[in-house]
Amino acid sequence: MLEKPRIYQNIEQKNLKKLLNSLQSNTLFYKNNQTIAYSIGNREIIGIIEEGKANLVRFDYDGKRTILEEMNEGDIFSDLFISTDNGELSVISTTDCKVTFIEYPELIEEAKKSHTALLVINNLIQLMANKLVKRNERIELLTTRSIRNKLLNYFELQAKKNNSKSFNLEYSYTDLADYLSVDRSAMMRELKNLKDDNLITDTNKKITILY
Amino acid sequence: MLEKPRIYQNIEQKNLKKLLNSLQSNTLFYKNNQTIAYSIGNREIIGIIEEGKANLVRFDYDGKRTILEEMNEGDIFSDLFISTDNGELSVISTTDCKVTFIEYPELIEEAKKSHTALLVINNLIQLMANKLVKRNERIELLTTRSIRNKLLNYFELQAKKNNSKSFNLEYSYTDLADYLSVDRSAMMRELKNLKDDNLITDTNKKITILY
DNA sequence: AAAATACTGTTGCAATTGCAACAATTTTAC
DNA sequence: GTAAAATTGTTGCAATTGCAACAGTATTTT
Repeated sequence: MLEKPRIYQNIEQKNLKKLLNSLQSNTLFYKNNQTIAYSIGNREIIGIIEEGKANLVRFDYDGKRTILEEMNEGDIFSDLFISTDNGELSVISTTDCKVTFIEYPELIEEAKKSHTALLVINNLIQLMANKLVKRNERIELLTTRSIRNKLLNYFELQAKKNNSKSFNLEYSYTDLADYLSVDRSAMMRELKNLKDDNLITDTNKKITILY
Repeated sequence: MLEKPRIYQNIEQKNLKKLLNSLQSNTLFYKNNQTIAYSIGNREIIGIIEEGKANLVRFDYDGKRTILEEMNEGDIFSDLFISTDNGELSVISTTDCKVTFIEYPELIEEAKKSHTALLVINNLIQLMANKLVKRNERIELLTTRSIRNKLLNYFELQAKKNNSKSFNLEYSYTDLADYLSVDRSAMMRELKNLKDDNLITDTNKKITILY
């Protein structure tokens, strides 16, 4: 399916360096499991994950944690496109990380004269489009009624992405329950039902759809 | 709160005309309640709502309808940022509509020489950021457990947007149930409970939070 | 202004779900 | 390599939710 677009895709290293210099970019290093702070004043800052992985996480008022997004190398995050209306959002590293911060208005300004900046902007749009698709998928899952159907939908989606009736679960069951926003034990029960009804098999994290 | 950015924001009419000419844009008219077709081959086409309103709607396999997004004048839609993995997505006009289609790769190409195109791209990014925020809000609502909490969260969010404990519901209750993805009658029951518990009042579609 | 359509408000009942609690296993950390 | 932490798997039970089926109001349509 869709190849994941990266913010520096199709850009030559030497042009990129020049661009990052003229943007006064700022690179910081984080250890695993640290909060990546990036919201300074109300400047429109974009964080770029150069190396490592991080999650976009919400903590709601009763302390419940929800992973809103998993991010890898070449991915971006920004206050520009997350709201903080309902609980607290943070970006938390899940490995050691190298993160570069740039200011979006500077990038746009730069694009007036720099071809490279325009390429980055194009990649930025692709990344945002990608995020929109993912959030759409999540919404589609969350709006299906019943745990049973959520599981079936999720499995079908993964199968389609893998071009096969079999695929390896990339989440733990605990995280999957979180992703589908259902009680874990209730989900396990439905999973068992699906197996009993011969709709799927599940040999340690490898799911196969039988229909 | 956030003023909704429009795709033609901050662009002079005469520059815009020139741009749309050089992009070979295509303008079509639709009556109310028509499907707006725009996915032609796999070209990266962006639809721009010049006049009127439309909804992004999903029909799942059991025929259930879900409104994924409501769009107004100056808003955009594109295969670029919706997936069609799970059921069928369509854009359906909810008033008479005037829609212009442009091809995204042409827009990027044009930005190499045209300042106006770059402004449009900037607006495009703002719009996408806005959509990301909205889908985020929706996800946050959908991941809250229990109808009661969904309602309270939704009301609090609306109150915050209005800077007031009172606000007018912009949805019908039928649509709100759809948006929160819960059974309408169960939602009405919880709404009644909230009123009985003196947490809110509801005088024909004007909600007031009492705490 | 009548008819048709859509929305609101309500209820009993059955099905689904969440919660709590636990043992067993696996993974991570020191 | 052992202790600690996290994940898996299971169950009874209570609470929440969805469904079906109404009647009553609004709102469109012609």
